[in-house]
Amino acid sequence: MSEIAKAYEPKDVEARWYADWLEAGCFKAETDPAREPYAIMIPPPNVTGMLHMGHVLDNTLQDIFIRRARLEGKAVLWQPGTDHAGIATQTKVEKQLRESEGKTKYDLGREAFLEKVWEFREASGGVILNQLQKLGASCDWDRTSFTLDEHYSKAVRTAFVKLYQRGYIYRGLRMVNWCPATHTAISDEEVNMKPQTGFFYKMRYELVEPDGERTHLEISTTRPETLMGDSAVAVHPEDERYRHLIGKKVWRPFPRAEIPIIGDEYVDREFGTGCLKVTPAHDKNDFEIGQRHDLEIIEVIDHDGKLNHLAGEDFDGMDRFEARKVAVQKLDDLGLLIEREPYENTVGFSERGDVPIEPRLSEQWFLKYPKVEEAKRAVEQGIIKFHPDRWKKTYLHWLNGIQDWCISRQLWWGHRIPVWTKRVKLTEDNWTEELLSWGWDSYLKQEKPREDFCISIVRVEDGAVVDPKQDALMPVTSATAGEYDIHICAVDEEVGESYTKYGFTQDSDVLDTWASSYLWPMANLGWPDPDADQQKELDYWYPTSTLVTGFDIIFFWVARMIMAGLELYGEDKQHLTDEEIAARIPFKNIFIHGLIRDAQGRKMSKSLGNSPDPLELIEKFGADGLRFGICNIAPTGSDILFSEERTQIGRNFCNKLWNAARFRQMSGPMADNSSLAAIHARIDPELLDDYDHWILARLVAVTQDVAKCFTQYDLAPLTHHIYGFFWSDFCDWYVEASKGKLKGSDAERDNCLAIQDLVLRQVLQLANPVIPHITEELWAGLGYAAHEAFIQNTKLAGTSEVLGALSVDQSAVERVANLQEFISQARALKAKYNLANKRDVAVFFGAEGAAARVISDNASLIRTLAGLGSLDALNGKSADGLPAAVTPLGPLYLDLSSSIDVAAETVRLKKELAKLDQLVAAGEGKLKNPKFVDSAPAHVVEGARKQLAETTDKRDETKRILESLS
RNA sequence: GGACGGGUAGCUCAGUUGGUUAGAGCAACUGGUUUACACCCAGUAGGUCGUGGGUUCGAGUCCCUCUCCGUCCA
Repeated sequence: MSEIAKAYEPKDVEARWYADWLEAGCFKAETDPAREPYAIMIPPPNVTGMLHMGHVLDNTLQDIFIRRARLEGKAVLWQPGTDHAGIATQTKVEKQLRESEGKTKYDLGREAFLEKVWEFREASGGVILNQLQKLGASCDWDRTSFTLDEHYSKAVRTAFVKLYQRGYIYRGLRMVNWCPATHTAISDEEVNMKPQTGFFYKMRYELVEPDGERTHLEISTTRPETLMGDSAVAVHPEDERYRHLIGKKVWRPFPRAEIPIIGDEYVDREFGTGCLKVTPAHDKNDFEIGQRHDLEIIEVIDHDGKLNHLAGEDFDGMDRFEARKVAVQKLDDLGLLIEREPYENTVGFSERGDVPIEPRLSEQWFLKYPKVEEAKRAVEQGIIKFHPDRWKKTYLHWLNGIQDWCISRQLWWGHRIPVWTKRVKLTEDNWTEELLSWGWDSYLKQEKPREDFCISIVRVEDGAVVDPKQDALMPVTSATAGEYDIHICAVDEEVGESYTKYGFTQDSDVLDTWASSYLWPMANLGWPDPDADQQKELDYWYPTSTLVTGFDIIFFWVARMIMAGLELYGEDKQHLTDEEIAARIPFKNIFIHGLIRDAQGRKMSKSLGNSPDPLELIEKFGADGLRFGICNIAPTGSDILFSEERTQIGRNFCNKLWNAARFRQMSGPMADNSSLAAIHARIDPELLDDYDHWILARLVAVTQDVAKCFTQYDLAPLTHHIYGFFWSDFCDWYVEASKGKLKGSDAERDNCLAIQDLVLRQVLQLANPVIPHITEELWAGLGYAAHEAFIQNTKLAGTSEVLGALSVDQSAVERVANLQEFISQARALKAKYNLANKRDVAVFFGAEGAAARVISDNASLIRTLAGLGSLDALNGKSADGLPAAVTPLGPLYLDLSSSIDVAAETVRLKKELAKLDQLVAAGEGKLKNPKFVDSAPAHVVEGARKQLAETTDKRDETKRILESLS
């Protein structure tokens, strides 16, 4: 440290070291067979996103793992990159376009619009990566990857083609979750259920043929705006009230039409009136009922949430929510509305558009999840471990109820589905022309199926796939004639494009972003077609070590990555052994952390304005301060309540560290700190006093505690251990205790400084993963960097190395505990008499024998730490009337020149005595109980005896002092 | 409705397989420039560990009941 500032100024220190690390290539990942590999793939942030507190937490934790691994001598890879974030990015650009030019994407057309998105990405992409650098993230930036990079896109297409070939991907007309705001289908996982207060409407449908007692059926619904799409009314087939009506008809009020009454067991007799209107086009369950009863599907709501002409002239073009009001009004006008009562139900909202989703029938691509059983087994068998373990339940629960994944999105920004399609009407006459022109025959004749290309033909009528072996459609007969969709599925876009001349067109949809990011671990290392170097990398780094992420994307990402790895990494195989699972999984450990909320526990959001800007926090507290702070408040639970106030601890800790180092420099000459051995060589074991032994014991303990955080993947206590040891043990006690010794002989002083250097060195290593910049600065400043320029290149000293040949005297450790109690009591006594800051107070101690020896051996230390002018043995003199305290080292008395407040002191001591009496009684009771003595383990009984003895002493002593006062 | 997590000091949280007299940080209060640090130091106060029961020599910890809060899934 060239200049010694009183307070730590992180700003230039952090910038300087980050630049040095980059320049020296500290973050470069290189395979090294001699070392154990340690790899983390960053959860790629949205390319156009901005750093928020969630990123800070997630990436700080990753950096901690990564830097610790480097210190442990592992070869380390931290892969950075960004995600193209389909809907989010496209929506942003569309909004921009609307606001700046008043245009829609359709005005521009697909190609020009995509150019705009790329421009936007160029402008804002990478910002977040720079922000991560400000945080100190030690990613190998040369490897920065983007999910729309050419190599990555190829991996995405390859995965698609392979899954398609293996029968996991299909196209079909299904009910999907439609987002009317972003005009795309979304997956089940992107729908958030929200409780809504609305109305439950009861209305009447007129029977076409009244049954005598009844002219109408009463029907309940929450969505009257869909009634124009009703194609039946359903009742439970065993419902006595209605079953005679099954097969009859009712009038749909508008557009007025006769629709059948059907019986279906789906209907809940208890719910509402027990009559259900069935709208197959706009409700998932109704759709299924419709399928069972072959009902007409009448789509009255369009892609943008507006009603169309099928709903009738009045409704054509009307928004669905407006239509609800109008429909109700109309029912009322017709005298068909019976009542409406407030009703609370849950409604699915689009995560992106934040509007109620519209169940809608549409043609989409679906993925039947592969290797679900293996994905479960991987976690059940512990081949992949969740930390904390309990998250595996969430994971397994989801896999148990898993539904096919709608992977197509009606967007332009993303990976366009690599399928070229043509619909043909095959007849006995035209099939030669239709099938041979583009080469169906030669495709069938190929000897070995190509992995990157396939063709399939699907009969439109029922979605049946033509089996090329059994039924190649050649020749087409009267039985097989009909409409067919021909899908050409190709990894290589040029190959796919070459079919356009035969009338094929590429599917206009893109893939769900998660259907690309699920390849992240493997695609970044060169899958699917690695060159020799990439193969080496894959062999070395894959499966990666740890995935660090929030619990909110266990379904979205974590589980899907696992299934993708199991299915795609390696040969096509139906079932996998445990060994094969272990080789294919993308990561071995999953570290799950909570989500950051504000101090009141609310989600951070832009609209609430409760989301602090991490860069401002870095400005204020330093990156290290923020890292330490966020790590310090991150419990293992699911929520992390963030407040700036609570983050200060990080800055304060850095400042403490800084000042301790500063004090070390001021305390005496710097000596050889170039290696652990050099420091050990400066320590003369003969000169070690009790305090030295104690701090060494604590140093070993904290080294162990910190190591345990990593082996157990429990980072919550990490900063607490470091903080407690450094601040409370080292600074508050050891350094304070050294202050006396530093004035002693040169040998004493140098020995003490060597111990301090040893402790500081170890603390810098232990804390480096959390606060890399300041530790690096001090590492250099205190002379630890003589052989290696950076901490990360030194080997972290473990519990066996940190002491070298030194051995710790455990009895000294115990003596120090007693001394500290003695000193604290002396301080407390002084404080009670408003003498806390007087340093010339006289104190007597009453102990004799061993305890007295401990006191006299450490007299100068006690005087320093308690701020005493003198500390003498009572030696039989009377201490009657003096304020006193009882300690494990006997009683101590404050020599007050002025008279004390006897009454107040008596009250205090009486209270104390009562407490001690209680404790003694409890202890005696316990030890008198033969069951306790017999069945409790020996050390517990022994401990109880010892404690009782001490408490009894203290009680007796207190009693005596109390008596002496009166 | 199901699953999971939680209820410990004013606040936010620790608390290992049950085992000495339940801890920390912040906030509060008192006093303070002592050879680093006021982003500091010394001290004080504050808890029937959500409720009720059970097991045990011994329960914050294990079992059961109830209750409240949160999250996810239906």
